[in-house]
Amino acid sequence: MQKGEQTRASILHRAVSMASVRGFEGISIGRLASEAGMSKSGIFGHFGSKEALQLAILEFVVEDFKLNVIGPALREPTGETRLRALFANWLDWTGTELLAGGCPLVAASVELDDQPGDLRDSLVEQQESWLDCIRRMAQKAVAEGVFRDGLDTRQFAFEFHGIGLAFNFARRLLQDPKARTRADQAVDRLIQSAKA
Amino acid sequence: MQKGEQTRASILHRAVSMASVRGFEGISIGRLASEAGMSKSGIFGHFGSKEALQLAILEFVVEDFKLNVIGPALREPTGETRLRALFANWLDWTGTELLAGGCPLVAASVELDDQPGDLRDSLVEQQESWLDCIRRMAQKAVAEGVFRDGLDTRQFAFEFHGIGLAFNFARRLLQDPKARTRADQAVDRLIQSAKA
DNA sequence: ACAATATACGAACGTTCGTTCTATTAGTCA
DNA sequence: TGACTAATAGAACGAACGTTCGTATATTGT
Repeated sequence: MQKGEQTRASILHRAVSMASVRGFEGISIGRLASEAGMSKSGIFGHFGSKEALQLAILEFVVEDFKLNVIGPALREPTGETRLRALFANWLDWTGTELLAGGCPLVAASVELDDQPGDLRDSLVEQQESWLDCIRRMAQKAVAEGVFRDGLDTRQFAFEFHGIGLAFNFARRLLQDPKARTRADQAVDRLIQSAKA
Repeated sequence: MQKGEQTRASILHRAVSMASVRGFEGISIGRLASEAGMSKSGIFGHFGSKEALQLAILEFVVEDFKLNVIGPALREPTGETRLRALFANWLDWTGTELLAGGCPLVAASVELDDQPGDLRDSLVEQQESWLDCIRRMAQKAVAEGVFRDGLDTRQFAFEFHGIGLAFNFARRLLQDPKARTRADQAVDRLIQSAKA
């Protein structure tokens, strides 16, 4: 059977956009149904519960993130170049038309921080692996002698991620046209100080 | 009349905690009523609408922020000391028992970035003035010769704020015990690079 | 083409939501 | 103390929520 998976995917696509704008708690099966021109039960049947739908959304987003952010970066030369590509891909990705309301992972990070459950657990796991991905790339730069010996790469990842959060904030809430420039400048400074 | 304002304040206190945990959209008059041991209409009467309640919550939080974060910092000597106090106060404040679910302003920043209305407008205004507060303190340090001449103080504020966001993320989502150390270290680096 | 099954609908469920009324109680001021 | 008003309760509203169920319609594999 494939018709089902097809509509399931198109529902998910819509759901991701909705979650991006209204948050994970803000998606509703009823609204999703009317947007998709389907009945509530039609939507519901594809997932079995709202929580399962939310998990599917998260999984979908993470997959898209790996595909469009991490994957392309891994095809760049290691070290500084790869890290800069990772950062640029991340910021570009949050501007994708799929993510009409900005990075859902950033939004979920503050939305779910006090909501225990599978959804939160899954997000934590993903975000930890994201920080670890940054850390490993920085570690590689250390191994290659591009970054200084003894660099605290976890600290690097912490700050790297923080710049992305600041970008998201400036771009989406303040609608600051200089948000991207600011973020790039901050990363420049971070990388610079990782060298000396 | 003062009995009214008294209960209104105690309702708001509870509402702030609720918003801190569940977000601004997550507060409900019904739940607030049962927590406070009052009727829904009893709560409702104090505000007139849910949006007015949300605005009152935001106002309450901002007032508390000014009182406990900005105020004490202004009593410190200008320049680097004041900036460090501002940062420490900010991070400490987010650990207050009132703010059980972390900084509501950070949460609101990502929750409201796509929800046009008075609430968003009010938040944007507050956050812009927050960034401006940081900027002015940095500017003062420049004027005093502590920070280098020609420092981009808006950039400084962008990164300063970003470190706070990263702290919130590491602390609340990842429950990283080193979150505070990481944040302090990042600020050290920021201030250091503002000097040379 | 036929049987099997996946897919979707429509109606109804019990809750909860914000909001609006009408009373009744409690507090304040003369 | 008495008159007035503010404060709260309680019931009801229409709408939206997630979920369940029985039924009809497509789609599939043979």
